[in-house]
Amino acid sequence: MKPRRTQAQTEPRSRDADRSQLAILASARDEFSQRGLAGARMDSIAERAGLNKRLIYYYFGSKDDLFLAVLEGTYASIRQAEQRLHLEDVEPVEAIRRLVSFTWHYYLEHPEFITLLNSENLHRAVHLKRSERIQEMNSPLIELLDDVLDRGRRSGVFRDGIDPVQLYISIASLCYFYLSNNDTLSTIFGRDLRTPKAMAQRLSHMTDLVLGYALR
Amino acid sequence: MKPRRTQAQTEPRSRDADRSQLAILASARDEFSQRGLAGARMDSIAERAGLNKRLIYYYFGSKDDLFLAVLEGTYASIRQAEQRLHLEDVEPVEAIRRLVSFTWHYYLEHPEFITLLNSENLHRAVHLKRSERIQEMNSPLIELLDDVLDRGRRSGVFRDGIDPVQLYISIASLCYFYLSNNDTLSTIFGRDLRTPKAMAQRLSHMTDLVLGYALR
Amino acid sequence: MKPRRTQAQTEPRSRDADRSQLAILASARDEFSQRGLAGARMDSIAERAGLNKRLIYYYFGSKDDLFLAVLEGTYASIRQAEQRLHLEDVEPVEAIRRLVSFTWHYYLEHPEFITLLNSENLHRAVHLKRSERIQEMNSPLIELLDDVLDRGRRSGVFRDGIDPVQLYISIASLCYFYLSNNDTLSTIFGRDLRTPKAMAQRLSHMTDLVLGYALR
Amino acid sequence: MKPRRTQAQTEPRSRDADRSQLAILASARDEFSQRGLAGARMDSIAERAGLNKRLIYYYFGSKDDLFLAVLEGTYASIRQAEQRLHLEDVEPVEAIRRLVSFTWHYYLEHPEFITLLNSENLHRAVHLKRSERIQEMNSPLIELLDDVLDRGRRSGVFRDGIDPVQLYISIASLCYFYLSNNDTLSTIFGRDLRTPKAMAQRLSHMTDLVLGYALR
DNA sequence: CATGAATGAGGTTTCATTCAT
DNA sequence: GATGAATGAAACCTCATTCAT
Repeated sequence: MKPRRTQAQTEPRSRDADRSQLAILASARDEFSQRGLAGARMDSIAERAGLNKRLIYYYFGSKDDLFLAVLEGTYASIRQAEQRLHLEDVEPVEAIRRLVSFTWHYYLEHPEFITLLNSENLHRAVHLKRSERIQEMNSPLIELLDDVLDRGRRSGVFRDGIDPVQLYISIASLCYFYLSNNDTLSTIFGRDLRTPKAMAQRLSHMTDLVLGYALR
Repeated sequence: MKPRRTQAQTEPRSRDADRSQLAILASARDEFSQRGLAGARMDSIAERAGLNKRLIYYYFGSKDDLFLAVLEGTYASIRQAEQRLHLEDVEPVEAIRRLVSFTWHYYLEHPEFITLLNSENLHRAVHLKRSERIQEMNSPLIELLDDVLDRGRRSGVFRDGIDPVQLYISIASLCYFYLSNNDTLSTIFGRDLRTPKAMAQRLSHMTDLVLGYALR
Repeated sequence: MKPRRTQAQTEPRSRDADRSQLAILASARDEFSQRGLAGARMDSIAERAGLNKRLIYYYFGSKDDLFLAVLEGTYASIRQAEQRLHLEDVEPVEAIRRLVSFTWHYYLEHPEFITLLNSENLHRAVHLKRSERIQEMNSPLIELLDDVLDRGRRSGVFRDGIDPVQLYISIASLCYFYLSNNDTLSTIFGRDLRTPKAMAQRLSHMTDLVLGYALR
Repeated sequence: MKPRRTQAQTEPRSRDADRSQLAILASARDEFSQRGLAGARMDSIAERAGLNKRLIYYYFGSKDDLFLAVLEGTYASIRQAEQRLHLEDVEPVEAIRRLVSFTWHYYLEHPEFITLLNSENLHRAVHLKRSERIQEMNSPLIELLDDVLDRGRRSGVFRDGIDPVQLYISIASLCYFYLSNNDTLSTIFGRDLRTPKAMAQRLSHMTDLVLGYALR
């Protein structure tokens, strides 16, 4: 009944089938991120993918299952990108600096990350909670950050007792909220927060904040 | 043509009309915040309010107009609550501490604030941009914070050149994101971020971060 | 229950009441003629009249009753205008000429006449059939035309056996259809039938047709 | 995106799709003609067609688009029937006689033609103006009539300078108005204009009128 | 692997009308 | 005489989903 298979599997499979599934996932990601879960239309997703609507059900079962598939892909992407930073090979202060900068630019270049997570949180993470892969995908990040903090503490540059989860959340907070709420903030304060200058100021401000806290 | 009137007007009006409009606004706020704009149902709003669905259109015109009315009410509430802090009468460092604490607790007690703003941002603030009252409602906050920073700088406790908008956004970021994304964060990190202990740690962490940055 | 009174009655009555009823009739005539019976909105009628919607029901009872009142007024107007032609004092050929010209210009200046009658015919004249005044309003016209034809026949200019009803219907046909169907005709033939030249040609053509038939 | 296709296309298509579209068009024609555009109900159309309401939107997009499709079909039908008269092979006077008679009987047997056009004119032909096929469907008729008038003029039976469009409109006027306004006319004149005798008189009267004008 | 046809339930909005003063 | 508040029914249209091939 469920024709969808994870990439890990190695059994032979049609090229077309692969291409169709990826096309659906890509267009679903765009549609969900632009209109939210309730606002997304299965018709639009099919049209964006250039495929028949029935095929979505064939591969993904339902709108909610498709949404979960999109979420998993989204988390996989950012965690893979973080791995590519190789923070374990970088001096601690520089590692933090890079993590802030990376997070900022990743959110900037992947606005769908923000809106998809907002949608999932509106639904109290019901989809993610059904996922079997999600925790194992995210734990390496915290281990990595813990290692950075540990190295910094031992070399005397970082203060004691920094919780890597709290710190990661704070870094994410500062980047995420500025971008996710940019439209309302710009409107209520009557000030365009998307100008190149404002954006540069923001990155500098965030780095100051985080390092001002971490450094002993 | 439009029966709805702002509260500023003083002409006599039926008490029932007032009560009906307030009941609609309250139930709309709940419905929109729990299901998002697209997911909200006009039927549910009417039912929650114990009023005829037609009356919503009589008073508010359309779903989008109603959503804007809810948003305006939401901003009015938080800004009024902030005014009641009287930060202008408090010593600068304590003022910042109170603002962080207030923001944290306000978001905690008003989860609708977060989800409503997320919905509006998903729609690129199209509703708020049509509002004529929204800027004037929010500018006093920045003026107030600017005054606090100024006093702190002159008394030598705060560093120079802190942008009140950036600082306010950072404070909001740290509180907002932790709560708005709590469900996904708890899920991906496999750690309950809603326990009393986690919550207390968070407030302390945020205060450290903000003061670590602001203090000279 | 029915506060509405015909103009024939002489009992004292409020000036405001009169004015309100006339305002409602005028705006109802406009609304019905522009949108048809089903398309007309009681709200729009009230708004056009600058009066409360409830008042329409107070004076006219229902949408259908209001529509009948509009129809009666419409017929009364054209028949009164026809009376003012005093065709009985005019030489027969000239009388026909004047009747054609009058009919043409009356329809032209009263487009609501056409659309209201179309609406009533779509409904198989159910409203008019309930009217008690409609026949007596229209019989004088036929008597008048019969007199004209009789005079013409006796003076030798008109042929024998012309039925005044048939002739009146034909005159009306030629004027009415050209104007009532002007938009579709102009569109399907790709030719603007509303230009001054086209209109003048039409009047001339119609007069030729009618006199070509009536003259012996 | 739009599943509807014109009949000209030859690609294989499900027979059911054709049958469904035709069933919808037929029931829409009936509903629109009996109740007008505003008065017609999409539910009734679906029910009359024995099909799901959603399918109407699938094939035709909206009520207005469906109305245009009905209008186009209506014009196609009458123009095709006119072609079948083969007036080009008939002697001019007889051709006019036949055209009058045909028009009269066509309107008589297709009352929907009249009410549909009335509806479209109430809406200032907004639908037809969007049609790309409507002019080319109607131009052959005028060319044909022009040919008949030309032959008659050259053989000396018809007068000079008759505009085929004016003449066609007059023929249509005489037939159309008598039938379209039959109910109100019968009511205001207190005389049943639908009796067989009245109908026969009318046809005779109209033929006299038209030939009385056209013959030199 | 892929698709056009079809649907039941439910969405926002509109409507003529009545209530209560 | 006049009106703002309120409503039940029903309008057009949309949606995720399934059927049949």
